[in-house]
Amino acid sequence: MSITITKIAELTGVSKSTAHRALSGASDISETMRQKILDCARSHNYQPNLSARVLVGAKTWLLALYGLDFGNVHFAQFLRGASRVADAAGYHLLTVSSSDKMNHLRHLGIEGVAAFFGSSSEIAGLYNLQIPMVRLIKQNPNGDEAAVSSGVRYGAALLVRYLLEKGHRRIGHLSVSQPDDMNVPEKLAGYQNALADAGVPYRPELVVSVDFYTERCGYEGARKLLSLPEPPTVIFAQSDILATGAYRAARELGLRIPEDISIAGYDDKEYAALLFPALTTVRTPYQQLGAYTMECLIAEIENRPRPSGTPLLPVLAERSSVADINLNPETENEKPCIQPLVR
Amino acid sequence: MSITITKIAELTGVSKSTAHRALSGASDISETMRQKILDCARSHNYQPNLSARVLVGAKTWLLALYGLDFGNVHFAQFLRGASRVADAAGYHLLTVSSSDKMNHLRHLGIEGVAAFFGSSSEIAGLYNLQIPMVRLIKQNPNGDEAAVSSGVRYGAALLVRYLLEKGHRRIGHLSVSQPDDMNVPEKLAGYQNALADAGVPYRPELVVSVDFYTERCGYEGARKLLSLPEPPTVIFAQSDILATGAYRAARELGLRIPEDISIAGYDDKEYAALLFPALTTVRTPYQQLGAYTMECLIAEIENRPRPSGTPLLPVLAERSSVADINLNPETENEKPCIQPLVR
DNA sequence: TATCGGATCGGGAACGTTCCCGGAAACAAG
DNA sequence: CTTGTTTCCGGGAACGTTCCCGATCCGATA
Repeated sequence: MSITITKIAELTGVSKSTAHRALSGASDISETMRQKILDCARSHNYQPNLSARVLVGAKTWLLALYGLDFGNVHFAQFLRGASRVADAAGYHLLTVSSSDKMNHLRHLGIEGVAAFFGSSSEIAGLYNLQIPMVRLIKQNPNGDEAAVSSGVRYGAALLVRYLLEKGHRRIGHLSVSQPDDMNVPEKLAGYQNALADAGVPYRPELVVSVDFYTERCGYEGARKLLSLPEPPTVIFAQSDILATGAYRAARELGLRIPEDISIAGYDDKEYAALLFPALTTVRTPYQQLGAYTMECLIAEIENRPRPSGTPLLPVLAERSSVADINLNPETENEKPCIQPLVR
Repeated sequence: MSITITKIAELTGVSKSTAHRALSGASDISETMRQKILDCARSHNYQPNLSARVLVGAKTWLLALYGLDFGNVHFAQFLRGASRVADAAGYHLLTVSSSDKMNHLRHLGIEGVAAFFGSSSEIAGLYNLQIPMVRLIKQNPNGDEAAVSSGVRYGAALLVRYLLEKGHRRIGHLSVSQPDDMNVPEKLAGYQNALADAGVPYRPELVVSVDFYTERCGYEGARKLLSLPEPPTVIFAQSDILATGAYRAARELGLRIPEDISIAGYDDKEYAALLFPALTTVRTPYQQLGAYTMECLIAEIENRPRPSGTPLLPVLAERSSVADINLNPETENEKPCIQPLVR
């Protein structure tokens, strides 16, 4: 089938040991011989058999990225950044989508695994592989040195600080009751921290928790918030898809966005800028996070210390779905009118 | 490190040949011996080393899905369907994102490759691997038995037929000038075929070609179409993202959707139902296509004929962005009013 | 001239698996 | 008792690579 080192040795009239010396860049070989073997290997497009190298425990330069939700744009960005770093360091990155598959693949010589958003049980399965692993999201709050944080708490606080600067004081929060997802309490914590820092009291009735990340749930949650005796002036949804539901709820109640009710999301999905009005949200630099995660993984494999410095933090994607109610006298006047509108 | 068949043989006091007979389900072994070896293997969680199996040319049950645009929802759906079939047939499916990576990985014992939307040069690289391959999209019009069609021509014709049924006769088409993308001429062909079947003459001025699949290009193309002396009553965009640009163009011109101008897309992206009004578009059953593609690939690997029957065809996602101008007298009356509105 | 050290190369084992072939029983038929 | 057949199991090679050890040659030194 394919050309082997034995074939190269035969063609050049040497032993496979010598051929291996030439191809591996060893020093104990004459320069003329090395050139002859290298030329022969190049002309036959020789590539060492990876499986044979795995068998003798040689370096395979194989890494795996584990993540289940392909189709997620964030995953794709993460992959792009990780792939770039892996390529630059000479590694090959393959992506696998289930942990039992990883289990069957551990004999293929994969040197390390990067995980993107795995649930705790799957992460445990990966740990059993006894392979270096770095994963993105902080799963358990108690210290996990193998994790790289995506900074959701910071991102949520960033957005809420922005809302406070825009004059909002009654900030509704659309949360999700997914026990597995560590992002939920992290975002809530960011929300609470930002309020506390500004001296704004936390009101539990302004936090509504829905079941799923769907447009419908966002709609229902927003209806609840808007029917409060004292409705919020802005709704901060934990994800853009929830925010789209809030858009529909506002439209149904005859509320203009952002004049009557401001809405903000999280994720900066591709459709966030397409909505009308364009949604203000938070973008996580997943590509840079992927690059950083891969740098950590490769450093661990090669027994080097982790790169210094922290990965990039989320940034605000400021658009037109949040109103400034600070120095706008007419909005100030309209504010009491919101209540009767919502009933 | 891991448990090997030699260890199992030592533990049960037999040779590795006998152990292999028990584990491979051979017939020339006593039942008591087989049970003893099987129990030992199970208790030690034995799994044969894949690399060693590759080396001796044994079956690896390894398949690869090649596709570059992760993050594409359609790719994820395709993967889901393919993965399900592969699992059911006992295969392991890994996904790789570049053809030179595949080149390095060919020694890992991958038995077949399924390709999703590769460009022609990359597909050629995969062909050089001399591995069974089935790919989704029809790249070159002249027969390609290794391809499974995604039915874009049928899907486009389906949508245009629907528009004709709704009474539309001046159907604008928003195309894209991407020479690599075979979808573009296929959709145009579907558009033209449907017109011809209905006896509606094809008017080149109603087909506008833009440069990229972006909202901005969709906007610009729609502006061109709407500023024609005789503007279309409906715009069929080659993708949903172009349709969102058409939405903006219509809004800017003060045209109501669908009362003044109907708009339809292609792809049924996640945001299609979130737009206002919800976008009528065409959904391709990528999950079923992935399953069918994988069935073809496995059949080819196992030297069986391809599964009979054709894969599922695209379906219409009927929403509210297309008006019925047939039996609506007031719309009939309004029809001449469109022209002065657009100027 | 005998010895030594460095440079250069070949031989062979090892990794874990599969496969082929031969051997040793056990048993039936002549 | 011999011969042939079946059942069951072990020995050893092969896959392609890497690594260790030893062999050869050559020039230099004592």
